[in-house]
Amino acid sequence: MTTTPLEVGLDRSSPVPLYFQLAVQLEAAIDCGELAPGQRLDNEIELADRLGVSRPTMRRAIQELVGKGLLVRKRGVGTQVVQGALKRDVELSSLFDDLAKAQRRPSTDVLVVERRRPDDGVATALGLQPEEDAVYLERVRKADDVPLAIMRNWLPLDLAPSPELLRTRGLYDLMRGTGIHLRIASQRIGATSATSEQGRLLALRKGAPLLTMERVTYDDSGRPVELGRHVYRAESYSFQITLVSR
Amino acid sequence: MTTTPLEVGLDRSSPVPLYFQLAVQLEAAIDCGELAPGQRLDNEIELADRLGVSRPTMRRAIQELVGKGLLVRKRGVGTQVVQGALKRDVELSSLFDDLAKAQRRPSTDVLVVERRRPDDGVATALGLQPEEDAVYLERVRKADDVPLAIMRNWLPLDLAPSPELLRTRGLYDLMRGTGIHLRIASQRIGATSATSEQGRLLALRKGAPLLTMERVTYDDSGRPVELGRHVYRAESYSFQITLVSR
DNA sequence: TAGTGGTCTAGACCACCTC
DNA sequence: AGGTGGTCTAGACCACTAA
Repeated sequence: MTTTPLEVGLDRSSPVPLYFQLAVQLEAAIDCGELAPGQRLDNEIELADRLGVSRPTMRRAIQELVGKGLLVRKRGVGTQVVQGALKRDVELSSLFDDLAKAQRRPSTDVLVVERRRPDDGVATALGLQPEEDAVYLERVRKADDVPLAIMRNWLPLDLAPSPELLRTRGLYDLMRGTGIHLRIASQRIGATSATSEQGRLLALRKGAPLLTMERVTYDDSGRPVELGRHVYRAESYSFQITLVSR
Repeated sequence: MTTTPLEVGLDRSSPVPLYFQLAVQLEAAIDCGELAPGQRLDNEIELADRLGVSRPTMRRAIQELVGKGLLVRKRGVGTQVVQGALKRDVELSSLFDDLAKAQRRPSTDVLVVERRRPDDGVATALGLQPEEDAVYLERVRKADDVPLAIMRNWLPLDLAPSPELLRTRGLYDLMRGTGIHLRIASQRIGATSATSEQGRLLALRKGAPLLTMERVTYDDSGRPVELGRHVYRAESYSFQITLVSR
């Protein structure tokens, strides 16, 4: 008698790793309620055997979901589905991608694209030489024509994007298109009050609450490739995060 | 000729896993600059061999630091230390712990501790029955006697903490002390303006910017054990996050 | 005591990058 | 072509939990 029937189909000729195929299908089973909150899974040896993979591969699949906060494991006890519907998290994606995914219609007003001397903080974060210039961008991102955020970015000169493309696509999307692999982002989130200038751009009164984010993004060689200093309308945006302790 | 001398000492009789001992010492080497930003590590087979562990164990140690955003790997190329000093992240800890660690002197005004009927949103998040009561807490957290945050919490009745202890210790600390193992926290971060009541408690004018956090915490069996709705003085607090893509 | 997850090993084959 | 990390296997022993 098994506690989880759980049928999965694996394609061993696919380039997609087995552990990943397993993790995706387990996650789908949780999402659709086939694995209910609080329900216990069979032990990993049983599962590995039934699904036709080795125990380490099965463990790795389970570990993916533990890392996402969807499963919980206790030694000597077993593996359970977490109680409580989980929301999806902030990912290494741009606001543009997020809006498109949420079926909103994103657009961008490009205010500034120019070569400029960065301040010390920016130069240090991007690893530039003391006298080295960078590209400065200033944009207003709208969703369904309602202004949502003011985005100010600094990039190394060799990564300057085309102003025309910036109007219709997100910065991350453009960078990926030029062969840059974004890997790590370090973000700091805070709050502030709108200046009159910010209020004008976001159709808010001066002093309205804003959510702020400063972010440095690194590519897969660990090189800093972008610094962003953005402010968001507080009533229209928030950040979702899940923390899992080891 | 090795690119990284890297001396590490392993204790195979310790209950601390080998991969963890390795990860800690690697991280220390990065922190103290023995492994410089941008520097390439030896390949993992060489490293495993030199340090006297198997390749999977060595991989796992490296993977720990990749997950923390301290190392970056590229297939066919190698493993590098990330450029740019990384800051430490939000963890599964309370504001009280954070302040104590930062050498500030935390204290707490306990305003409310009572049994109360939660609204639907709270009841759902905590997995309570429709007519079930919960414990409601309202506190003001101060650092060096300056008010920093208003904290409102809901807990299941059986987890009610002692009002006396709340004054001198953090909620998470107290919960851990009663044998609860906090595992997962799901947080949403936003911004708002201070109401006159919030302004009074935080020594701010009405309309001042506040950082908001709503958080649900789960224990190691996946049970929701706490819901917090907190507001922070914007000028005194921010959240640090690191994202790593697979 | 029986069952669970946690760790570790030794080896294999593959995909990707650089030269 | 050679070197790198990515994946997968089959097995072993241990620590923790619950009955």
